[in-house]
Amino acid sequence: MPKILTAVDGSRSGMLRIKKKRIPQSRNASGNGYGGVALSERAFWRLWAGANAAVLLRLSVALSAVRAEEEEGEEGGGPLAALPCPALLCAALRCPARSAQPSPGKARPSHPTQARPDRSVALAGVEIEDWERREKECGVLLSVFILLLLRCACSQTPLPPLARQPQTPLFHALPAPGHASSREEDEEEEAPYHPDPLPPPQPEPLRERIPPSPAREETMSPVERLEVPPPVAPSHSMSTVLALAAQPPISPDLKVTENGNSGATGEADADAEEDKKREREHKKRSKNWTRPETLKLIRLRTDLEPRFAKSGRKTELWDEIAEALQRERITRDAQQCRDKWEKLTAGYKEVRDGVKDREDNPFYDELHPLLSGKSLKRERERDKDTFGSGKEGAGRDYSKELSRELVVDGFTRDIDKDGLYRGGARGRETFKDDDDDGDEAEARAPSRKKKRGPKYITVTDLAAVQSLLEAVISRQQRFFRDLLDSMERKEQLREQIRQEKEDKWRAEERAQRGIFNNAMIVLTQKLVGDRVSAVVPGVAGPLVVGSPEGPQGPKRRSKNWKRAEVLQLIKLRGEMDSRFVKSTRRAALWEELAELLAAQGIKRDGKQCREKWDKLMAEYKDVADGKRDQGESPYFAELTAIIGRPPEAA
DNA sequence: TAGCAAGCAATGGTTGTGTG
DNA sequence: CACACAACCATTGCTTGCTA
Repeated sequence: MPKILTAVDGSRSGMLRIKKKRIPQSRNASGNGYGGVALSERAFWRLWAGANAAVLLRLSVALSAVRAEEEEGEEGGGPLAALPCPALLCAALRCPARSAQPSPGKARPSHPTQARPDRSVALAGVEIEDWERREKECGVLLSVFILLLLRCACSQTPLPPLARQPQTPLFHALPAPGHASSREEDEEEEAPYHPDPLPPPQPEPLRERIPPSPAREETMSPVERLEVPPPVAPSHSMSTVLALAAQPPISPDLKVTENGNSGATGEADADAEEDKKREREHKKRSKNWTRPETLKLIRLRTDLEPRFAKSGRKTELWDEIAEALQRERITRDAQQCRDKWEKLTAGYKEVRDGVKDREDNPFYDELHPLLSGKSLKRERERDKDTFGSGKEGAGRDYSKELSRELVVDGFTRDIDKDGLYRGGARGRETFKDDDDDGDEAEARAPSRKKKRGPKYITVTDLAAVQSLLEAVISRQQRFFRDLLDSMERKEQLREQIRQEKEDKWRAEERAQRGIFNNAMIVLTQKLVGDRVSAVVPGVAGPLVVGSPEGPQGPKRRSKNWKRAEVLQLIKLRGEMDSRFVKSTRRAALWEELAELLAAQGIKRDGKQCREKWDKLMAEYKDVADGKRDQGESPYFAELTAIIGRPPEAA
């Protein structure tokens, strides 16, 4: 077998280790930017914190519209019927102009099944750093309640394109979870943005109700649970709205075609083929981990930490993590997950040990809770301490519990004047309002004189609900403004410290360089002066000093390789090939080769030799693959002579 | 001045070694 | 034996600077 073919077969140390080219991937696409983010729990909290008055405004408009509609007597049926119709609410959220002057019968779809059932909401162009921390600090039931409303509303009608409201590009539609092209928080697979006006509602069959997959259930966040409520017959009552939210999510394993039919046959085949393709491609180097992928890995690894802490084999655990990622359409095997985790921990340690700045590690905050040695349990307990006892412990688990309680038991709500959840009775389709006068100043009172049992009122006064919402939202906005301000201050402080360090370092470097240059000048003057004076007494020789940058100055790029140099490199590399094949530590061999070149007056270091060789091999491979003409590789003949005969009919 | 090549940084993969 | 860790290697995309 010719050497080249052996090498092509994948010998690690072969001369020509020809691999298939991986699909180029921009580094920017690997996690640095956030194009659009599906409304995950985190994104929701961000929305909430974003001081987005637009949301409140539109919610208010929606409520007003409902009230106006009710006053017109077109929607009779008692107080429950006066709750915001999901469709109308959505319309209001979507298009203020239309909803501000509701046209009865137009703002609401004629039939709910005519609306596309599942569209998740996405936030466009928002930075969501630090949100995992902040989300833990927000365990406000009312927020979940409003989310519930929004999600229900959004499940009934398609969400608007951005172009309709360019001034507030808050929402845009994404394919629902479970859709083939949907992957939460994965900017690479973000649904394309369509600036077209809203399409007319198309008749669409109801989605099949599928019981949730237990495995999926475990990994879903509360918001995900709420994300795809299946459509049911229209109802404006809160009980129905909550029942909607209580529906189990569509299993991600079920492929739903665009027209709503189960695509178990066609898409499953396509998926199987896709999996096979992925399997084949997995032979190649995987794509870089994107930020969402990495975050999921961290989350899964953190969740399994108690089991990792136990002694015993970890392979199964990594398999579990890989499987969990697979369920989220992230194709990484256990080994890749482990490797990535090792890299992450290494990066974390670098920051911890001061080798790198915290800013250099984009996952430091995510890794810190686990790797700092604090168990998640402790942190949760701390969170509970921070926010109070019981269910007021903020964070994901709290939200999960909360939403589960909500969706399982019907609407349960008891919100105190701080907008905090205080528990409440279950199974009642009522709101509770502690003060009928709705005095906001009093509502802001930080404490209550006594704890009262839950009281309930029926929802007849939407204005009260509206004012309550406004109060809570403004409170949260203040909270988050303060939080962001304090974070900004910290950031400025860090930057200041960093700048001071850098200035100090530069000053030291300048001083050292000056000392070195002075020493060099003195030495050179002495040497040259002595020699010149010995040869031509009285004539001062040229003062030869180093470059102004000194030996530690910026390294100048070396000259391009001359043909003779390249030929010599090829020759020597060919002579050493057997040693390169045997060795796995080739740096020393490259250095040795560099020394041999140096002996012939070719000044290149080992790394330069290796890089040049890599280039030559790449060229050679292109010629071998037929991508380049043989004439484009000026060293093809020489390489062929050294490393083997060229592949026939390559 | 355009094109090309060197250099760099980042990432994933592989291998060797130490440890429990 | 499995795992953790470190070092090395391969590859890619991008920037910079040289060369024709």
